[in-house]
Amino acid sequence: MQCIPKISESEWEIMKVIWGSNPITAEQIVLQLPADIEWSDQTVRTFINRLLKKKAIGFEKSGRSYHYYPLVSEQECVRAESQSFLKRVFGGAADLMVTNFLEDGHLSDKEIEQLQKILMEKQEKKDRHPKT
Amino acid sequence: MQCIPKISESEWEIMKVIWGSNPITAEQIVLQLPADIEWSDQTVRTFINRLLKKKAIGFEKSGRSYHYYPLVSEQECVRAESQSFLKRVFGGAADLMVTNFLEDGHLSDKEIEQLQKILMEKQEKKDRHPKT
DNA sequence: CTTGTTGTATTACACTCGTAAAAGAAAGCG
DNA sequence: CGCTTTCTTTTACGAGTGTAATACAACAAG
Repeated sequence: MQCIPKISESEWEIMKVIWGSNPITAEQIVLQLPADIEWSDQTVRTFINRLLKKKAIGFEKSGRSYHYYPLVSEQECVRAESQSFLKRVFGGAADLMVTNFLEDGHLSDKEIEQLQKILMEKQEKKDRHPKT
Repeated sequence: MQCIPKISESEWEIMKVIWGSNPITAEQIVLQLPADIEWSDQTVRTFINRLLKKKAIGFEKSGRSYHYYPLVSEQECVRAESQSFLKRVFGGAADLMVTNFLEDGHLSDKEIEQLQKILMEKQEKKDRHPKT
């Protein structure tokens, strides 16, 4: 749980696959990348190596090939990225950010309902622990 | 409204100042940067030049110095960054993202109420235009 | 054991970023 | 008109990225 390494856009794609199922071989990573990504094998291996160097993933030898697994959790990384994004784009104001997403029409009606439910819960929790 | 140039972390700081008040001189930009940023003048000028090259800002000469102004709106840039972030970190699922922010405790009670209000409005709008 | 195959590791190369120093231009000071 | 100050433009340089090609190692097939 040391400090989270900075993961680049392309590296995220690799990490998502590894988080999705691990330990996993390089070959499988290549196979499981989304179809719209068209990287050569070598490119993928390069990213894997960079992730190793950054200690974002680890591996165990198993015969001729390696099995990779994450050293940082998706949670942690998502959080770190979110923080960075929030700071850069919205000066750190989470509500601004959420508002923007709501208003910018990114969300379907269903999603909105879902969110409303979550908000309700939060509100209830608050009502049960009024803090002031 | 051509395609939005990719604006780096540091460049965002500059853009935020320029969006905040423009046209503006390089000197003023330096002055108006948040206090916790400590870049040399030259560094700031470099960023300004890169933004010029990317056509993110323009300028008009005024005597000895230039007055800079944005060529892309904050709206556009925020949207582009948000899309990119969303895609990278949440695979494009906006609701996941918002949920994450809600649950990760980034928001104060007040902010939550605010959001709830916005959601209500959206809901109402939906009820008035049921689409299926 | 020589050869191919299949994995990993090393090297490459152009571009962006963070961070400036250096050089050139214009304008006021004497 | 030279010199200093103040802007802008050019150049620098190491680290990180996207995108691979190439080299090296280990094992399977003859």
